Amino acid sequence: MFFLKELPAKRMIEGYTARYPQADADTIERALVMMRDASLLVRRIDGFFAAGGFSQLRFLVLIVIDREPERDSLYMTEIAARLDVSRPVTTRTVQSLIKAGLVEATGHKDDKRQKLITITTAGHARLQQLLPDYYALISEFMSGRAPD
Amino acid sequence: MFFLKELPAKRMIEGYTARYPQADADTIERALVMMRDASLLVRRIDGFFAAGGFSQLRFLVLIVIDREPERDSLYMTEIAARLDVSRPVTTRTVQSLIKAGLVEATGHKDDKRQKLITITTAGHARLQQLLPDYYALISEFMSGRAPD
DNA sequence: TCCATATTGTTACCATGGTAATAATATGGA
DNA sequence: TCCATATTATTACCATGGTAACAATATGGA
Repeated sequence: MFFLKELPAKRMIEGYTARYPQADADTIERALVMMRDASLLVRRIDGFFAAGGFSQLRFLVLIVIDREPERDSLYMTEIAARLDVSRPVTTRTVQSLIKAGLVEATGHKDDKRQKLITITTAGHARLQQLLPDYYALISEFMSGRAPD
Repeated sequence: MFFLKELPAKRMIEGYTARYPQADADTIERALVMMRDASLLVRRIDGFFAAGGFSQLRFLVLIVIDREPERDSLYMTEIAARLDVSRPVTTRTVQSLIKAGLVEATGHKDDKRQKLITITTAGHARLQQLLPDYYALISEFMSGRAPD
C-alpha cells in the first residue's frame, strides 16, 4: 500500500530531481498517481470482500484454478506461482477455503508431497456470485478516475 | 496488495462482463494492470526501505512534515490525515521515528491532548540521503513498464 | 456553570503480507 | 544403491495495515 493523500506538486518533485537527471519529474508523478489510485482501489476491494467475510486473495485463488485451461485443479505451488504470492500465504489461504467448503484437496497419484486443489460446487457458486459485484466495483471506481 | 501474475485475457473478461453491461472489459483490464504494476512497485519500494531498516510509511511521515508550507511541524492527526492512514498506525510509526531520533514531539501550548511532531537534524539528513535512491528506484521501475 | 458530546492520541487485538526453518518426500550422481 | 541435494507444504514468527474501545482533555448548549 502507498499512502499520500496529496501528491507532491510537480514543481516540488522537480526540485528534488533536478540534481538527479535519471529521474525525471513526469515519470515520478505518473508512478505516484498510479500507486495512490491502485491503493485506493485495493482498499475498496478489500472492504468489499471483508464485508462478506471473504478476502481478495481467496477470491483470486478461485479465479486462477477456475480459469486454468484444460484442467480443473492446481497444486499448491502452481497456485503460489500464478498469484506471485509466497507459499506459506498460499497454504493459509487455501486452508481457509477448505474450511469454508469452497475447495477440496486430494493427493498427487505418486508424489505424496503434493496436494491437488479443486473447486467445489459451492466454490463455483461463490465465484459466480462475487464476479459481477467485483467487476462492477472496479468499473465504478475507474469511472471516477482521470484517464491515464 | 493485488496479486495475479498473468492477468486474465481480455477475451475472458469479456466473457464475464458480457452479462453486465456496466462493466466494460477495457476498463477492467486497465484497472487490473494498474493494480498489478502498483503492487510490484510497492513491493520493490518496501524491499528498498526494509533493507535499510526503514519503511515507506516512516519515510512518508518525514515527507509530509518536510513539505508543509509555512510550518516545520505537524500534529499527529494532521499527519494521519495527510497520509490517509489510521491514527493508531500514525502513533506507532511516529513512535518508531522518535526512537530512531529522526523526529521529536512537543506539546501544544494550550491543548494538552495534542502532540507537535518536528523533524530533527538527523531526520532531515536521512530524508536527503533516501530521496535520490527512492526516486531512482521509481524511475528505473517505470522505464521497464509499458506506457499507459 | 456544568454535563453531554467531541476530539486526540493510545492500547488491545485482528488480518494478512513476508522470511526462515522444518519435516516429508523425491531425485540424481558417485 | 545410497546419500547429498532439491522440492513441497507447513509451522513459527515478524511487520504493518485495520477497527474498537479507552483515558484524557476540550467544547458547547441548557
